[in-house]
Formats: sequence, structure tokens, C-alpha cells
Amino acid sequence: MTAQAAGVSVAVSTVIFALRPSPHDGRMTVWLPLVRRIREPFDGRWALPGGPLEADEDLAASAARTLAETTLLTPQYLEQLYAFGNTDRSPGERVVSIVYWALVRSDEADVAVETENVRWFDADSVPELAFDHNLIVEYALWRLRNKLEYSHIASAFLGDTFTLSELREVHEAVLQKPLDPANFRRQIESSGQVVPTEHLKTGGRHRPARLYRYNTAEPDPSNGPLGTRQPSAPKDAS
Amino acid sequence: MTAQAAGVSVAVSTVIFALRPSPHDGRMTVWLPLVRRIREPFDGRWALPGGPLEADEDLAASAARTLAETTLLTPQYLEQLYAFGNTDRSPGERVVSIVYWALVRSDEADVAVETENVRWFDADSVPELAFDHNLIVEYALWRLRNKLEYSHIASAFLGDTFTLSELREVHEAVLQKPLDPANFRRQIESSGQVVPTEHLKTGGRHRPARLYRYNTAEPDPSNGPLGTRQPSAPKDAS
DNA sequence: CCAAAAGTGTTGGCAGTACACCCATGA
DNA sequence: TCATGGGTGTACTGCCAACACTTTTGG
Repeated sequence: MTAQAAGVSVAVSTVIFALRPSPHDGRMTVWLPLVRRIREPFDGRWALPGGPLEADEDLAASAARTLAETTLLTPQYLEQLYAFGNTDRSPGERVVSIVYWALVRSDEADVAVETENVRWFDADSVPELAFDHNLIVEYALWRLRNKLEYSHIASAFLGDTFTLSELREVHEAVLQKPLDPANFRRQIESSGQVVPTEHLKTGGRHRPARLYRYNTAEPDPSNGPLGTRQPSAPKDAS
Repeated sequence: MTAQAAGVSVAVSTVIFALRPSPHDGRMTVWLPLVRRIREPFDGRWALPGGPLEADEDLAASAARTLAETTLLTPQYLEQLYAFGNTDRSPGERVVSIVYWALVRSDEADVAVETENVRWFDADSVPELAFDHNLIVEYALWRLRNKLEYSHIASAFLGDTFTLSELREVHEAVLQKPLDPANFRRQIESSGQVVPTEHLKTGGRHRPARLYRYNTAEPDPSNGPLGTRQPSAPKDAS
């Protein structure tokens, strides 16, 4: 007995976020890559990258794979967003989509490829997408902005070390509002999420800034018992 | 091309929470119903209620259906928890489980049926379950305790009207710690989540307590763009 | 009257905000 | 030297925990 639910197929899609300078004012904003559909339904429309789940592939691994296939990048952060499975979300077919959201480093995203069928869009002005993908993007953006305030994810947009100004720029770009540098500094420092290094960043026409690193000892309180353990790490004792 | 991912089947399971008095000290604690498996794998083990997803059934509808089948109750609250889909979570078969969690009224749960193959367990001392269901229960409990602090879900354990003491008892039972009645009152009242009624509850050997009702006007900020609206959930008649 | 829970008042600590101010560098 | 961002100090405000106190019922 296969217990295979008749007619229900499983797909995995991923909302991939990166920060890029806006073409207008040059300020950093949130962007995401979309792929153009090349068949029905919704032929020609933009959609989230993804595809059917392979039988021998974990959910997060599938998300990481399609992410790499579309952007040639590896995610700094990857987390499940939601499972969308309404009966009417795909015309003529029953598809349950397990959607992940990912963060990639902004400097890497700058050089990411764009082709005829892969393009980056400003997250706050995406076109009309295929399926229910507009709702999915909206929800992912909401989660990103929400989670930024109580988690450590901002560093996923940056490299190994960074100044507090760079970290603040990330917050400002995601939350779309300016933050007081003094208060931001104290907030981050007292949270224990970051740890100062010996090095400074020079080169600006101003006092050099201390470089910080992420505090790997400090636990991320965000996901509870599921932890932040990432793609293809299906192991968990206890 | 059917796009049917070969060998991947979809199931929906539900973690159902209710408050019941502890058999030891009589204090209210969190309980959940489990069903005994009657075939391999894990024959004889306790497991979460659930079953394969029907092709013409929305995810939340499937969760509500199995909930009704096992407890004869309708949920006051129902929300998706997570999709579990590791390749090794079910021996010999690839199953992706979309798991929901639900809250049912405590007074209804008191009279819920128990049979040979359906039994209620204290949520903090469940036995060793089938599949990865121990992890799922642990995660659902974490979400419940977490969400209680920034959402409106506590009232789902109660009837239409309730005293602030009753609401506080719910919080104390879920969070497993006593709360200051005075501060709890102000916190709840200032949140605008509840609204006082004209009626009082008499009968105790003490001053009567005002009955409150849930404020349906106030939005629940918990789920963002997805809202608390549950796809084709057979409730929410008010 | 007393016991017990309903409900109000008051205080102190702590976190977030606004903003003034000094420091170190490149040009 | 000046402009610019790095970094510190400080006062104000609002929320929350603690707890003393008053109110209203049943017995």
C-alpha cells in the first residue's frame, strides 16, 4: 500500500532576498530574483524559483538547490516560510508548495547573473505573478521585517566581519526607516549578538570603525525546538 | 506530464491543545489527544491524529476534519505549524506532513471521548511517539507558549464571555507560572483585546467579577498578510 | 464579623528615544 | 583646518514587576 494521496503533488519554492542599491536614489533596498514561466499555466508570467520535490531530497535541500540553480549563490540563511495548498491555487492540478525564504550576501548578489528568464525585482514593487506568488512574497517580506527585530538574521546580508554602520544600513534598508546610530549601537552591543574584533575599517574620510563578528556562542532564540540548523542537516539526536 | 513527484505523499496532522485539570494537584495544565497506531510502521505507538490529504480538500479543512473525527470537537483556533518532510522520517516511504495546531474549549474537552485508541495526555509528559511526532509536539508547545504572549489566542480556551481571572488562569496554565492579578488586568485592559460586558459573575464567596468579551474589532497582529482567516475552516460564524 | 477574590494606587527599575557632545581620520 | 562619520553621555518617557491597599460579596 503506497498511501500516495491521489493527484496531490509537492513542490518547493524559495523567496530569495538580497540587498541592492536602488537605481533611483542609490539607497539599499530589498530585492528578490524571479524566473519567467515558459509554459502553461501562467506562461510568460514571473514566478518564484522552485520545482517539484525529489523523492530522495529533504525539503531544505530542495530549496537550496533551486536557489543555486537560479542565482548561482549559496544562502547565508534558509528557513521554511509556509506550506500553501489551497485546492484552487493551480488551475487543473493539485499542488502543495512548501515555500522557503533565504538571505544571500549583498556583495554576492551584486554580481548575480540576470538572463532573459531570470531577473531581480525590488521586493516592494513586484509585478503580477503566477499562482498565489504575490501573497507568498508579501508574507515572506512581512516575516523578514518582523524577524529582523528579534533575531540575528541581519548579518546574513553581510560578510564575516562588518562595522556597526554596515549592520545598521541593513536594518534601515529592510525596515525602510532611519535608525539612530547611537541607540542602534547600544542595542546591538548589549544584546551580545555581535563581538568586537581587533581590526578597524579605515579608508573613509572619518574616524575608523571597529569591525565586529557574529557571536556564534550566543543562541538564536528564534525557532525554538527546531533550531536554526540548516539545509541537508536532517540529523538531530534526542 | 502530471508533475506528480514520484513517491512523495502528503499527509496532514494536527496537534490539538486543551486545558484540563491535572489529576495530581488539580491545577489546569495543557493536554492533547493522541491516537494509537494500528499498523506498521510504529504499530501500537501513540501518534498525532491525521491522515492523507484528500485531493479536493484544503489543508486547514483536512486538519479540522481529523480533529473532529478524533475528538468530536470544532477548533476555536487553527493555524499551520510547520511542514515536516525529511526523507527518513517514515521508514520505507516518503511522506511530507503538513502539521496544524489547534485550540479547543476546555469545557468541551472535559467531556471529550476517550476510547481504547484515543487518549488525552499531559503535554509535558507524552510517551515516546511514532515518527518524529515528539519533536512536533515539542515545537507546537513552544509556539503555543510563545504566541500566547503577543497574540489573542488565550480566549480560544474559554467561552464567549469570561472573567479576567479565568483568562489569567489560562495564561498561568500555559506558561506554568503565576501572574500578578493586578498587573495582568491592566495589561489586558490596555491592550484593547477584550471588552467589558454589562454582566457580572456571582456565586463565589467574594466580590462578583465583571465578564468580558473578545473584541472582534481589534485586529490580531500575529500572522501578517495571511491573517487569521483559515481557508474554508468550518467555523467563525460569529 | 471574617475570608477571599475583585479591583485601584503607588513606586522603582529598565529599555527605548531623542539629542547634545567629543573623537579620529582623510583631504 | 574642516567635514564626516565613529563613538559616548544624559535626560525623558513609557512599560512592567512588586506590593500595599480598598471594595464587595458569601458564609
